[in-house]
Amino acid sequence: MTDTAPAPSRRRENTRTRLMDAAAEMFAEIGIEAASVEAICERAGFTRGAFYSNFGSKEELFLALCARSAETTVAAVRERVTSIEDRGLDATGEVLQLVQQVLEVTGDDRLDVLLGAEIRVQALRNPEFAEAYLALNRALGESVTQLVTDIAQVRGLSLRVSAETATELLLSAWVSTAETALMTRRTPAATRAALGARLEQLVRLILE
Amino acid sequence: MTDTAPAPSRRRENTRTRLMDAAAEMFAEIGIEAASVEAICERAGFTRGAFYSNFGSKEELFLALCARSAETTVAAVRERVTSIEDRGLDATGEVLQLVQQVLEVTGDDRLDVLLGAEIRVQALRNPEFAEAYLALNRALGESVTQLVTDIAQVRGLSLRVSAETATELLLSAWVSTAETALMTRRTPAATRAALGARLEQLVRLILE
DNA sequence: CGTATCGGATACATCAATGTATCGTAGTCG
DNA sequence: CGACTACGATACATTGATGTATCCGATACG
Repeated sequence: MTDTAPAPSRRRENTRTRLMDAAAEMFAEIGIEAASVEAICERAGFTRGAFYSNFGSKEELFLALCARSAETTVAAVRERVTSIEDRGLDATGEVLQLVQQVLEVTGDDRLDVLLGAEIRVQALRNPEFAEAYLALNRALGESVTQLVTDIAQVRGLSLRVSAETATELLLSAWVSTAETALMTRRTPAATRAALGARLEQLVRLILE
Repeated sequence: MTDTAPAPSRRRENTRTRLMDAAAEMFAEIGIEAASVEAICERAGFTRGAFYSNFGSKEELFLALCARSAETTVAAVRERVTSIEDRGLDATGEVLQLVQQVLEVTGDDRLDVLLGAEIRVQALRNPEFAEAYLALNRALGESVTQLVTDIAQVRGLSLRVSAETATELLLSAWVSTAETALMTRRTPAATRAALGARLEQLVRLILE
């Protein structure tokens, strides 16, 4: 009873992906409203015929994009979690090094920050989008909470707040710092430094 | 050398204000791009003739709006600061009560949160808007920092981070919590409760 | 009380975006 | 190799938003 849809078709799947990639860029750069279907298709190398053959509307594409974004983000975090656990925490020692490691994964991507901001603002207005965003964030939060818990456990650290609270504080500080860095046109390196500093401060507050 | 502009004119000033009020609502509710000039004018009770007589473009109106928003927000914070200082901090005692007091001022306004999110996302894309947003935020930050400093001083508390860092953490947590509350369709009361809880946690981390 | 001017309304021309209906072709299967 | 079909391109009709040029009425001032 799975696969009620006829057939994904390799060709079709490819154009869907290209359209979604193009849309993600445009949404990030100029916002959903300002990104015309025409412009998205042009960037993807198609015409609107392809678009309307694959998606019913821009909104539908956006939802598909949210779902995909959620998968990839969470996957990235999980991967990082396991790779860190594999190395063994006692060896690296410093929590700060951990932060740096995490930063290497997600921190410097300008388009991700922009797209995230766009998704969030849309979610604030549209209940359907809100659901998608909250699902995305829940998954991300759980991954990070898992990471925090593991670290605390392995290193024998005790937190002054719950792992969930710590996660939310960390994520909100992260987003805020990343956005400010973008607005002040910092270089990726400077952005990472700012993120590292801010997260370090928060980590110190949360620990001990 | 002030007042090079001919004359503000009472009537004119009034329609400007009404247009800006209408625009603020629409920007908050559906975003800048989606808010047509026509729709803004209709809500304000004018036609586009009035609009183009007062503003060169939607963008220009938006900048004026940012400036006004900055003034009112900062004014509100400053007012609260002095009113708190007047009461005397030792009397009220608990920092948490302070948080509650502050919440009563700014916390529950749905439109403010939406408009803030919209302004931020625009600022991420447009350098001109970024400047306006950063100015707004700088002013707000300074006010809050002042508040934090005063409180710590009067009550003889020591912070584990700088007052500036504390301010930024508090503001980012505030925004994040308020936005999440909006997405999950919390009541104003529940939103205030969530904000209070989150800020309380942060305050505890920052103090002692 | 008349007149000049400021401020907003009206009317118009233009343009960009949308969605759909139809067509042509590349891939695929017998 | 030939035919069928899925997929994307093309063409078209419609809509809505924009900016400007012009008009009209209220307000201020002599």
